[in-house]
Amino acid sequence: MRATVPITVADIKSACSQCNLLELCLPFGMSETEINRLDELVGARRKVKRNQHLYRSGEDFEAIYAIRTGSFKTDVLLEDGREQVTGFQMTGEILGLDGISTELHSCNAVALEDSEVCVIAYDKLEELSRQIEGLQHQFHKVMSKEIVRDHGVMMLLGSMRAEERLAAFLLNLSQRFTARGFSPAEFHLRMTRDEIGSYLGLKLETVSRAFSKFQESGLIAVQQKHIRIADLDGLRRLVHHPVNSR
Amino acid sequence: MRATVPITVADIKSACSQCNLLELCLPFGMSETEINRLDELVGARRKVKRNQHLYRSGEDFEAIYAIRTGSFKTDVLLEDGREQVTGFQMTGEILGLDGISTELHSCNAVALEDSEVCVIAYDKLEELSRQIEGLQHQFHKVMSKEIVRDHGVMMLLGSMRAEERLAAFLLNLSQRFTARGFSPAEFHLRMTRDEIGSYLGLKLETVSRAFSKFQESGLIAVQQKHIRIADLDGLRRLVHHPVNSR
DNA sequence: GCCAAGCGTTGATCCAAGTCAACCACCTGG
DNA sequence: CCAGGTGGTTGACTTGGATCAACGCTTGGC
Repeated sequence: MRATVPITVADIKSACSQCNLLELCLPFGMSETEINRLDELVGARRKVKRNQHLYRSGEDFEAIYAIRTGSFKTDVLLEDGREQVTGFQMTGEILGLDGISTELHSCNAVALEDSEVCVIAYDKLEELSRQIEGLQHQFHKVMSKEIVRDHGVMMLLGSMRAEERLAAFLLNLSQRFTARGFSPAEFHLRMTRDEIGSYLGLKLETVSRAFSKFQESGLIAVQQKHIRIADLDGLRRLVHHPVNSR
Repeated sequence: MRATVPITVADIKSACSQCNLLELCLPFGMSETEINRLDELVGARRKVKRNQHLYRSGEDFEAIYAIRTGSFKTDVLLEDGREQVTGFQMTGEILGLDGISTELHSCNAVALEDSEVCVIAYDKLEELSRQIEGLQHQFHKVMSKEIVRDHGVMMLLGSMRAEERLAAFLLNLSQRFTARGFSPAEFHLRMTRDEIGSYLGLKLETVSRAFSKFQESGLIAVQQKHIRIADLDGLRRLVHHPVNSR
């Protein structure tokens, strides 16, 4: 179970203390002195080209990854080929937490565009977080946040209708782009309709139709992967007070 | 946001070292000396009656809970009243991990029968797991396992058809009962059809019909909440090689 | 021990989303 | 710069599961 494509492991020392993603990433909430000690943790960066795997289901787990640039999807495959996208990750977010439980990765992580991650050796992370209280606490928060996010996705998949799901998805993206200093209202989708559909438990045609419907009703302007949200509150209303809930 | 029903906090000291759920619970994989130190961690037990809340969404997070006897469901509510059950938990499993990220609980935990939990103060847990490597490692595994489980549920909700979902659900229960020394083939459901439906993203009528269909085809025998699995492999085939997958 | 409420089953009908199909609009690489 | 391929849109039709409805069975609270 090795990646079929050779992967560049850059030998550049990354420094959390120098990173502008600080407040989105693992070091969030830590003191300056604590963060300085983090620099010993992040070994190397690794570049992953579009459509390449960062890791695959079944591979040995050794490290978690913080996204420095670019974005990823994670997915789980069934024997018969069905794919379930379990998440889309952007800069500052952590990949690989699934691997801790069995020491094998349990999902695939694929770059949606040319990307770069910081490699955080897991044994070192455990060691250091026994020494640095702030790191321990923050790491636990990151894991817990992932659990809460997952529960939100279950809500989406289990209890919402197609248009509510897509509206919730767009609002979530908007909020995350905002946190990264980008426009809340205008962004570029990194994933295909098929991938959005898989994530939302819908077929790509249904996603496409929902986009068109939102456009007709003046909520958004879509042009391929470019999205402009014209009526944020309108989308919010769709999620919270759907026209006709199940 | 307080529980409306008074809750008994038993003053009995629990001892992990004496507990027969050891290998299913937080202490799994720890050395004897490590486990002895755990006893200082588990403060008290708490009894929760059927249909009572262990905690509610929005309440302050202070502790996680290990189930000693009984079982629970966790759920998330939407403003308009829609409920999504996010999991069913049984003995040895840990509740409350959702609260770490914001220091507020983000879901509700409700007892499905009269139950008892061990209360694990979270600040103490962090402190002790900085000292006991085995505890730290095991706690991380528990969180990671929850993330992996959640991804499995996403697969279920996003990519499987009604009967596959129910078959997967029964197999999962069977496996967990087995791990607890009960029969893999015969057990009592603690939850209603409506709760199963919510968990699986189906209506209760659909759950009921699927049960009847499984019975007709000789896979199981159902009588209300009592389930006997007659053909485990048949159920497995349903999940892995569905007659007609999406 | 009885009875009402909650839970479960089954049938008839409906509809949201899936499926199938045709076509369009971009990139992308030669 | 053009050709082929991938990704996206739209329409027609189908269908799995939801909805609505009626009824039967436990069960637990008095």
